[in-house]
Amino acid sequence: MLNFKEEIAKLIAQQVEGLELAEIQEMIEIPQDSKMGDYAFPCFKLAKTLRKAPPLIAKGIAEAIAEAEMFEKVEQVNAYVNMFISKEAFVKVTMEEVMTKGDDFGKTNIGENKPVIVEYSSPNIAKPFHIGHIRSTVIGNSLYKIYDAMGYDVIRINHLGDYGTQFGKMICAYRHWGNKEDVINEPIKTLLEYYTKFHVEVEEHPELDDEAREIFAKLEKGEPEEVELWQWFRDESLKEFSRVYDMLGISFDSYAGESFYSDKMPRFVNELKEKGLLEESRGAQIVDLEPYGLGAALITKSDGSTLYITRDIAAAVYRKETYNFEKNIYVVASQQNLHFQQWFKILELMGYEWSKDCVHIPFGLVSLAEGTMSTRHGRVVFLEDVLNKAVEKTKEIIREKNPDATEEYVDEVAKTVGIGAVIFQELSNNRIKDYVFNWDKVLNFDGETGPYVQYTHARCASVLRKAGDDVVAKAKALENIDYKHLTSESAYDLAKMLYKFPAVVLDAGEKYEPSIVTRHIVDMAQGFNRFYHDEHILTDNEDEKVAKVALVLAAKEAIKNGLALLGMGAPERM
RNA sequence: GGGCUCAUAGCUCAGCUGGAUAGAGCAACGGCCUUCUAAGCCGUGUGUCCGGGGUUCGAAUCCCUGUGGGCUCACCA
Repeated sequence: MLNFKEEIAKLIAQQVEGLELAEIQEMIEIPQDSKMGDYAFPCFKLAKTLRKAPPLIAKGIAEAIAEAEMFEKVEQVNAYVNMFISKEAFVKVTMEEVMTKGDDFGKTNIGENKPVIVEYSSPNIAKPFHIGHIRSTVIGNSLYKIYDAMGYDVIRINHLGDYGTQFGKMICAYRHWGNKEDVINEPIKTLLEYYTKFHVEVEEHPELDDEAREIFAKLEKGEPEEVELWQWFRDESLKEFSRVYDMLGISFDSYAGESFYSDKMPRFVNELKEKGLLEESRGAQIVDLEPYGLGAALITKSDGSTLYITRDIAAAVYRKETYNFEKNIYVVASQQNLHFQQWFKILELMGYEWSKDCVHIPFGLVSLAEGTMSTRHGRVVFLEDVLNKAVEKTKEIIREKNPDATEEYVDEVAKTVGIGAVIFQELSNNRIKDYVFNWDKVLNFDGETGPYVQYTHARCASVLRKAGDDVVAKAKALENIDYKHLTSESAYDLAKMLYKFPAVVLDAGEKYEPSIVTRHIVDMAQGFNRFYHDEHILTDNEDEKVAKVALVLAAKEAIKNGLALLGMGAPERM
């Protein structure tokens, strides 16, 4: 696609001495108010080197480039050169790009199929999947889609929390008070009950702790009975998680969690020792990171067992050796900032130069109005409940608006829209922000929401159905389109937003920030709705109709592709 | 106490690699469905961009400092 900014930079470069093309391109900006042009070039900085007043410089540049074909108008306002692109040319470039790329509009190939790992979701087995888990799950999934769209070969890893002393406790509890049927019927709930019961009972019977430790030791040694139980708990939990993942439309390439690395750690404990990084402190083995202001990192406990940083080191090396990643991305809460800093620092000290390719993508905390979420205190909102309620509410709305709809239709659309609403909400703010979960807010479908955007998409689809196959086919082929029909303010504004979409995707990828895409989809939807409202699309004038339908097609495509990057569907009707 | 992080309209937030009058949505009020889906569109109002310094032609944006909230700082993950 023709890069207007670059073209403008080339023109200006001919007028200004001593500035690199890239520098000029950096300086070119898009005015907040489109009345001041599509692009603007501020000349303040040139005053020093050219020893001329900025407005004079701007005037000189404006006059020199005004005749270029791409411009409709170039004017100097104070120290700015304000440039108005020829609308027809701009719309043409944009439309051709969208139509030829189709579903690939927004994609690039800067990744050149290089492998990138995204680790996300990573829930603890046998614990409920609550609203707090949605963040890593949905942000990670979107980053996967975005990196995929950038041409990387993405490997999705769900690093399950499926190991540790907690499983000794779980097996212990099951043996004392467990019931097989209950576990099969409601695995998470039941296992959680065992787990909490264990903690209550251990107050009275401290010997349970020893028993649990012993069981975990057996599990580590691979005793068949313990391994079998652990495997069973893991399988049942995973089945339940899968239900939520299916609802969200999320899948993974690997579920290699903590247990997967349980036998891979001695190598690294030895390696740390050999490299002289390990020292003893208070009976434990640590890496002293005080010189880097990172405190002490505990590698093994005083009883000799390992901790999660050790497993994480093993996992990182394993991934490098297995996938030879270009980038290794961890979507994990900001609470673990220190842990990641320590861990990456240790990798660096071990001499792994690729430690710089490991990135922690933190996100803020979700809490409830009553306080921080706490499973033990019953302060918890289950993700599945949120998704189900959103779907239910959507069904009500659909039935109300569309009384004749079949149940099958209502179910299908409600799923796409209801779950989409939750995902969209989650991805609309900067991921670093903390937030308080609020039912009214997740279930609000007005304004900057998922349903609003999906509704806009359905609206596009509706116009296209009414337009008829003939007109749509012509529009799609861009046959003899007269772009002058797309130069009105609302049409042009919409085209500008579509043009920007691919750059937005790259920006979101570079910043690991899906909300950048979310925001832009809202902009595109608003742009379309204004256009839809301001202009009659299906007019009697055939040429005008085809041109406008082409713009509708393009908007629909861009919105659909954008939603896909968030992991959302785009319904044809709603 | 140290480290990290956040602070912008009544509320939720964009904008933050410095640029021209600081923007959306929600809530409130008013308008628009015999023309393509009103989950929509249009209009009305609000700002000590947390305070104080500094750098700069220019600061919500960069630097320093203070205040307030969140997270975190050795045997959980």
